[in-house]
Amino acid sequence: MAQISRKEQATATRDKLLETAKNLFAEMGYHGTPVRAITRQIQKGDGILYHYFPGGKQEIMAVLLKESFEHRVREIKQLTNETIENLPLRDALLVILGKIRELFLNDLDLMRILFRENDLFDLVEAKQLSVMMSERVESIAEFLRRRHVRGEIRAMNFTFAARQLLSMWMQYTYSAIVGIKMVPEPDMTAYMEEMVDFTLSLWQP
Amino acid sequence: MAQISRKEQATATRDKLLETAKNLFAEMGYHGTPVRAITRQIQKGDGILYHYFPGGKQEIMAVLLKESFEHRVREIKQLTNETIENLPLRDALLVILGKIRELFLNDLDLMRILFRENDLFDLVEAKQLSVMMSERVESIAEFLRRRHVRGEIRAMNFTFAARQLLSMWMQYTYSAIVGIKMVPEPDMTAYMEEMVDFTLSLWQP
Amino acid sequence: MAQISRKEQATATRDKLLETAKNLFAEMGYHGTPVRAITRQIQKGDGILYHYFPGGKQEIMAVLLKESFEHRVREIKQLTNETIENLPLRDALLVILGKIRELFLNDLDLMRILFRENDLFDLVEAKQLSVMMSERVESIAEFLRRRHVRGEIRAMNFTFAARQLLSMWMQYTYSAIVGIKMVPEPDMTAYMEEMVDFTLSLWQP
Amino acid sequence: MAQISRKEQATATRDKLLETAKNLFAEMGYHGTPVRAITRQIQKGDGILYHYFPGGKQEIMAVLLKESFEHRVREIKQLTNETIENLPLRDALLVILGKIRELFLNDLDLMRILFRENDLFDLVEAKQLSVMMSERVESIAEFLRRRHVRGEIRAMNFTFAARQLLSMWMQYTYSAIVGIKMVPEPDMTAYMEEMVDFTLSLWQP
DNA sequence: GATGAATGAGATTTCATTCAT
DNA sequence: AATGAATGAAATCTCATTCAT
Repeated sequence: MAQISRKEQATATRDKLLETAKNLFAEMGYHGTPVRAITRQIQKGDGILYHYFPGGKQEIMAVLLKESFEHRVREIKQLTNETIENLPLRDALLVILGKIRELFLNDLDLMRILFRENDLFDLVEAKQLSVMMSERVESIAEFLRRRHVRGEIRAMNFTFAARQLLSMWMQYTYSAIVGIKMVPEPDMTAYMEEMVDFTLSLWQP
Repeated sequence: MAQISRKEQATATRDKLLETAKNLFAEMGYHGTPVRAITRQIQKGDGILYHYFPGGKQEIMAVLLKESFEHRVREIKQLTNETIENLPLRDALLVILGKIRELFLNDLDLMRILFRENDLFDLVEAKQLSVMMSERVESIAEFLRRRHVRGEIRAMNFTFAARQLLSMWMQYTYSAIVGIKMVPEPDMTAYMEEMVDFTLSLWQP
Repeated sequence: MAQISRKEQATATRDKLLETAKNLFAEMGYHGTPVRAITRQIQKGDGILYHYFPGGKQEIMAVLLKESFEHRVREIKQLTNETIENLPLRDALLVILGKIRELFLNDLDLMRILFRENDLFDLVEAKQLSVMMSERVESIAEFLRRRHVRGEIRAMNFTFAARQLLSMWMQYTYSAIVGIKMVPEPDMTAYMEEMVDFTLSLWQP
Repeated sequence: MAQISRKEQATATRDKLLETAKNLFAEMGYHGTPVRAITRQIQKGDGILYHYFPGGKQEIMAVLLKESFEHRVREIKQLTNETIENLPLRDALLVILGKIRELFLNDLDLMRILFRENDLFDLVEAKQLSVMMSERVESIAEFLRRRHVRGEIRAMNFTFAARQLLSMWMQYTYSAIVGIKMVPEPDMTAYMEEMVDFTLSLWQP
């Protein structure tokens, strides 16, 4: 018979708390979410949250951000240093953008919380995100420079070029996070390809 | 001596309520702002908000969004049909981006509320904003097409070109609204010019 | 031109206040009626009530009870000492019950207030009403005794007989005041006649 | 020692809330009773009422009426079909009136609320009460008819006779509920007997 | 005579948190 | 490990009343 150990049971409850809190904070905001909404959704008593997170609502918010964010970053890092060097340029750009998409949209709730509650709580995660993005821009710029050396694209300000590519994509991404659609929402990958093709046409040597 | 009529005094109070509510909602979020914080800031009694907005917190939120947004739109419309046709391309683009900046950043508080509380309240204003932006993209695309006919820029997908320009700029704008800086924040106009120059260099015939 | 003097205007406003307050207190109860409900219904400003009744809500309640009650009593007294002596018994009883009905139902709002708020305010009017009713019972008892002497009805405990008659009628009256119908509500005068006939049939010598 | 389980304790608190609310609503009216008055009287915190009645004041009002009324009706139903058939007429009538008295006066607070707040809340209970009373009249009429057949009372309109008896008694009852005494209030049972004797004297064959 | 802006006490209600069981 | 009864501070809202105009 499937016996669940006490420890497993405990971890399961803790995880359900974090998951549910994340959903609700993303949907209704931190201040708009009563602790009860969380505990009721996992069918437990009022006090359970304080058992796992003695610091209460604030603590579960902090923990979920930290854990979710770390988890995201770990995922990204695994994907990150793959060999795009040897891919054809178009494919390489698609891979890069695909990873960015994953970074932002694979945990949409996390991003929503980060965006919404950032200036309320002055979240370190938001700052880390900013840093990550700047680094990414630079690394893409470097990548483009190498491709230029290979004669695949023209000479230009590669940092701006990197920003240009990312910006167009981020526009798309923001829509999903913030809920304000500023870009037509057709098939996502189709749009990505069209965008890359357009950009490459401008970068031709 | 500056005599203020009773009616003027009343309007002033109402306006102060709206203004203060906007500030606080933008800063601490709707749920994070007690009604008291508003009335105390304008040095009035607890009940005054309900005198002007019988529907309470909800109503003042709705009214301030509606009035601020309408005011924004009115301002934009006035600026809108100016003669960019006859300006040099670079200047014309700078004017266009300048207007977009005004649309989003002249009332930063309004934008913050729109972005933050959109999925909480399903705000019509957010939807209108989306529509406005899509229309703007199309009108810029048309403008670029006309410039292409004049031989000033190369042939390309003008809708994408318009999006490309706007996206880069919006990236900048988002940073200010959401508080997550994904782009270095140097002098704003300098960045705008750099960006336009970079873009134009890619659009050369 | 129909000029209304200032005094008439003032009296009119005062009367409208009293009338409206009576309606609303009867309908929604004293505590359930905001002062604003009164002033708004007569299309005047918030403060007007305090102009005519400096004691505020309490005073208008006291005044309206006093004036309405006195008015009622004055009306009743006029009707009261008519010559029922010479009427046929049946007609005399109908006249008596008719008067009682007027006493209670001609100003239904007043009665509602008296019944509803009596133990909240320990109203003197309620007590006077009790006294009036007891006196009435005795005077009817006397009347019946005289009719017995004339041989029109049998000997019996006339006080109880008077109560019996009144009770049946009051049952009817209570229904209207309290809003709990305990008696079928056909045509009122028809019911009154039926009731009298039934009673007389029991009183036959 | 008398150990009280947690559940019992909870039920006790809930019951105390209902009981106290009933007392206070009857005494000071629904609108005249602050929620605090209830919680303070049972020596509990402000929030406790909302723990048991999430709908607040309105809900506790609704629940207490429903539960009290159902309880009353259940009690009445138990008493109802006893063997009055075989009692002497006078005793039978006294039993009947005694039950009516119990119906109305055993839970005086409930009746006060029903009478006072009926038109404020359009209470179903008040309507049920009306229906119950009408049925009662008919069942007494039937009873009287059977006694007539046995030759114990004269022929007459039995429905009216039943109403007559009840009315006299209800007069008495109303006084207690509404607080306006329209009938001398001596010893209750003495009055009841006198009344029955008087009525029977008129009903003699 | 009349207004309605303003007040502030107090009413209703919510909710994070504690703790005995 | 879990519960949910209980708390009380704080939030939202109502309303009788005042008073400058």
